[in-house]
Amino acid sequence: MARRIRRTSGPLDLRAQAILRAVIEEYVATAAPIGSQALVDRYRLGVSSATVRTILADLERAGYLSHPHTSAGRVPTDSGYRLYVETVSEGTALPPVEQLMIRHQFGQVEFANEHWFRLAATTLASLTHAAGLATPAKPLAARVRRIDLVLINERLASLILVLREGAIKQVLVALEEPGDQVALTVVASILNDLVAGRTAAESTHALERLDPRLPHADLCRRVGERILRSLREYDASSVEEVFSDGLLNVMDAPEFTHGDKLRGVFSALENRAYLGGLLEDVAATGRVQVYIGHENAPSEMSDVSLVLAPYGRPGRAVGVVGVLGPTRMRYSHAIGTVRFVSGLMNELVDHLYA
Amino acid sequence: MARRIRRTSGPLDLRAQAILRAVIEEYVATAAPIGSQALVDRYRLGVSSATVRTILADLERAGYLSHPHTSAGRVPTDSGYRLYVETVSEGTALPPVEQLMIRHQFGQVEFANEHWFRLAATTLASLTHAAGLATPAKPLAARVRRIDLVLINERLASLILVLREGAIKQVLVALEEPGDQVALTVVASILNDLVAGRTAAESTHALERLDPRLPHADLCRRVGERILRSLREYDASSVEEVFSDGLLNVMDAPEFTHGDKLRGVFSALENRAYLGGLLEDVAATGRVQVYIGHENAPSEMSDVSLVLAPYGRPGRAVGVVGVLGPTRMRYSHAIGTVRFVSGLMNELVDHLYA
DNA sequence: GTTAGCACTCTGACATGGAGAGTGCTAACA
DNA sequence: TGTTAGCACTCTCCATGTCAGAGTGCTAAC
Repeated sequence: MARRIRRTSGPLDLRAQAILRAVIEEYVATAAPIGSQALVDRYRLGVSSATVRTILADLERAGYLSHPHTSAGRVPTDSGYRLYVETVSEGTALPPVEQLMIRHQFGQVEFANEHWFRLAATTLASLTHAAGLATPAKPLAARVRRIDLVLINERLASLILVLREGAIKQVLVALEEPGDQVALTVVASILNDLVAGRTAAESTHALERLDPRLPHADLCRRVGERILRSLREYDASSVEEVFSDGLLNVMDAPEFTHGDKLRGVFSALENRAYLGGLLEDVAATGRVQVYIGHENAPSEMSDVSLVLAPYGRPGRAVGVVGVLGPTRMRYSHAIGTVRFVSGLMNELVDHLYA
Repeated sequence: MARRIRRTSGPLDLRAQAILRAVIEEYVATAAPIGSQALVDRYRLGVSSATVRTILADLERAGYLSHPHTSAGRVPTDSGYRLYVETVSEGTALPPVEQLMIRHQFGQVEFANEHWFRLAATTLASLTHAAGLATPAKPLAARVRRIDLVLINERLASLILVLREGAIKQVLVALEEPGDQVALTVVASILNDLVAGRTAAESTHALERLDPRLPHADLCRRVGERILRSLREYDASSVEEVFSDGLLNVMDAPEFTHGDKLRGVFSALENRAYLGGLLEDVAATGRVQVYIGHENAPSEMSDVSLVLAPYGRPGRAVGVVGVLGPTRMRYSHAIGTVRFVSGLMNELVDHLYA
């Protein structure tokens, strides 16, 4: 027998790895399948196209490449990208000039969380030419720093919760009898003593034992319940909000010019359940995570990849930043960029907790 | 001469109008050009296809229809839609059952403005199978109901502005020297006296004459400036935010399956300048407005139409709700739906001002 | 003013054929 | 044993041609 049966997986020799890299980098750049000839032309491989062909066949058998049809070149599979990503897990660092520019932008923007999330998404989008994503840093169990009650009209008050991290929640509270601001201020003051610095769980007991002889005791009780409910809802939601920018960048990729795939991607982005779970995973691992094509559970997302990184304070409050782009993505660049932006967000969060 | 030269515009006779309606309704339903034969088959016109053809030719000469190519059927032009819309300017009312269902949904949702805007957009999207839009009701000149200062950490405070309509703004304020909550509460109390119930213009003078012997006078001044700046920015922005939902519905229309047009639409939606101007126009007119295809200034929007209606209190605070869809849209239905939802939003605003 | 009839035009679907790209296999080579 | 040149093969892509179908505009008759 002229040829031994080849392994179908297992470690690849260096040459095979180099060729896989070459195929991926070429494909990422051109979006067109690559043939053996093109590879020897454009890369100094030191072997002939025939040899490259046998290696390509090996890589295909091992599942790293695929073949649109008999006489087309090779295209990376998700496994191929995965192998590639493992070898560049650090990503390429951003050039210092760009780092400086971005830092500058963050310094310029209005000093408020929300602007930072937006800016993070925008920055990621423009640097990677993909869609940028960012979620607020969300504490494991929200603690109230302060509550406030403001009369809007006779029958309506605005309840404002300021959380320890500076986030605010607002809900409207209907009043059963015509209210006045003085009473509301008293109620707010009583409740502040009970809930400030505490989580929902910690305040529950205190609220239950609220002295019924206090002024406006039943209003206190009602508003207190409302506070607890808000906190519990906040704690229960895995992702509060996802800021995104540059969705149009994804549309530009040639693989998405034909509407239906794009539709899938967009509807998947609205699938908060999946995204939420993913973000929790990322937050738990503490480092850049890459989810490639079919590795994403929703079938509509099998043509896109996510590069996500957590930021914040592990165990206290974490958020996620990242990019979403076609599987044919510059992973190394994306990983480096996401890593940098998450580091930047870390610094900003440190300011809040300083 | 067997045939007189026909007018190229001017009032159409009833039969021509009926045929134009038929073409439009048929085209809206099928997205395919309509021929004379199809019209006599599907509508009881009482004349032959040949007669219809001469009328179609007239309508085309008058600019209401067009002709993709020699042997295709007719397609409405923007002018055709315009004429059609004028004849159905009241729109078709929603069936009472649906009205009831929607009212019920609005009753169910969390009692807070933001949820209402979202729900309005969602409702419009699902009822019209187009994209739903909604903006918060924005006062002409914002008045502060109450401000609040909360210490986040030694060097950072959260400034919260509660506007008269219940909307809240938050900004972070860096402290020049380590702050404490007691001082902030004093400052908040002083500033509340100065700005509560006033517009930015009205508070400016009072702030300038702030007594320098007051406790924490310079912190007062700094925070005061910050308040004014926030208010002025808020007043200057024509649209604060546009909630949208159902953009995916637009993707479903066959005219947008081929990516590039869609891209245009999406990027146009991000064109806040145009959208802002439009919303101001709508708010000023006080009734449902329709912007059809090329009537929209940005060229990317020449394939979509907007049906918008204001809500709120003219002269005090107004917002806009509406839908964005392909020019091939069920205008009558869209107008009726938008009208209904804007009425509903009016009722909700009335609650706030009650 | 309306209609039937007819010639004309254009699209869209389909088949055909050749150029180009790339493969897998084999036999020869170092 | 790995590498290479050569070759037959396959498949896509593009241009071309053909044909049916749909719809028009015109004309002559009603």
